[in-house]
Amino acid sequence: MRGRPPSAATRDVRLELLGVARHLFLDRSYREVSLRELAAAVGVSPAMVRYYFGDKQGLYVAMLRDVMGPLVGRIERMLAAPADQRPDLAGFLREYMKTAAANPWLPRLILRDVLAPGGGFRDRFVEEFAGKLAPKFAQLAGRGGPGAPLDPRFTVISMLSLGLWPFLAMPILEQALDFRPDDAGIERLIDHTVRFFTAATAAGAQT
Amino acid sequence: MRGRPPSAATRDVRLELLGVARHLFLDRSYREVSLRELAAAVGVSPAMVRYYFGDKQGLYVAMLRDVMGPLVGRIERMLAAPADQRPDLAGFLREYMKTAAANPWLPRLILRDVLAPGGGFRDRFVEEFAGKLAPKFAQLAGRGGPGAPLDPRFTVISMLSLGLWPFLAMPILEQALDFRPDDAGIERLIDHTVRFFTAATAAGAQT
DNA sequence: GGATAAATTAAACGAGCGTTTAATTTAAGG
DNA sequence: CCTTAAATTAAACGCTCGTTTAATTTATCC
Repeated sequence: MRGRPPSAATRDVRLELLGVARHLFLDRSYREVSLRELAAAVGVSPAMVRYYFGDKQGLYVAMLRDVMGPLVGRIERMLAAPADQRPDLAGFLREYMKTAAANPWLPRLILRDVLAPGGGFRDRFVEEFAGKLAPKFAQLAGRGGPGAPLDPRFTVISMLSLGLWPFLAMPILEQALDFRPDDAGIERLIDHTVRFFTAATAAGAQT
Repeated sequence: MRGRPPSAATRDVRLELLGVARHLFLDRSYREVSLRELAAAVGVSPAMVRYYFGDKQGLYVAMLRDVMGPLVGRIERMLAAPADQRPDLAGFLREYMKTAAANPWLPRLILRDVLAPGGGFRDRFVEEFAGKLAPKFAQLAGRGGPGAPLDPRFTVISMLSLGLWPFLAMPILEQALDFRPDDAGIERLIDHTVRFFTAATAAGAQT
């Protein structure tokens, strides 16, 4: 039972682990699916996770990387554009929401497992993904320094960069609604989201 | 160190446990705060939880009871009203949102700890609170049986009864926005929520 | 074909958890 | 007073988890 497998069995264990983990984590959660259970579902030993990913968190981050990496890259490029060519709030929302629509599993995982309180898990996520965007968003949302923000609602965007976007996308992507919008649907949602948050911010100004 | 305390020390350990638990659970989570830690924070032994609440879940449900109990009661009364006097979607939303605004900690706890996937915890919550409402809401949202529903969006309400309402209330109650709406603010939010969900449902109709 | 590297596993480690048991101290009641 | 009930704890139980170690088998390369 032990030892390198014969080359007859051509299977990519690393890939199988990623795939099964995604499904398990999706309908339970990162914390509630044990390494042992995942390994058993794939049919390998728990030690394979250490071999391929270092540890459990490493597996998780590797799972997000395929989608999150390119998304962060696109947002970075949008942020780097000169001010007069930089998209407005709706432009950034569009990027997030299209990613969410194309990969509905992603925001749900992030919301549940990464941004849940008390993780310490958050650190690794911020380090690799959100952390690259947060300073630039904060600068855009800042107190009107040089190259001042055009849209005060960029504070919303600043929250997006810290991981709020699953909070926006989640409710409409929930199983109960079985939501798979097309491009027109996304546009309508962006519009309503902007209005929703504008109303919330206005209504919440209490002091 | 062991034994019944002298009557000089008049403290309500049961109440202290509930209070400290609420704060700990709020900025971490039910699963991540251990009974041992909670007990240490109050300054008693972990066994006190068993003594007063049976088990950890018992403590949690007891914590929700003060607010959830009356809320469920009010909704039940609204549902029991004759059809022509029964509130519409906005009327039910108002009840939920006012409760959420008055007790912002509640929806966050429910969302994180009770409705999180894979709980088994859900059962105890549904049994005591949501379960009383779900059948009646489902009937109202149903396929137009006798006493047919006036508003097709009652399907949204039906989801509320199953615990979706924290999903509505959470984003606007999140720390980041520091939201404490007054009555007028609540009315505006209800309006926008209805429109938001109408848009989502319309956009999501794909088949 | 012998040495080295890759892929895999069984088994144990150590810590933390919720819970249970039994002992213990004080208060209350007759 | 003496008995019984209430409130509390120390200590142990049994379980699960993520991780680590060391052994093992096969492939690859000179």
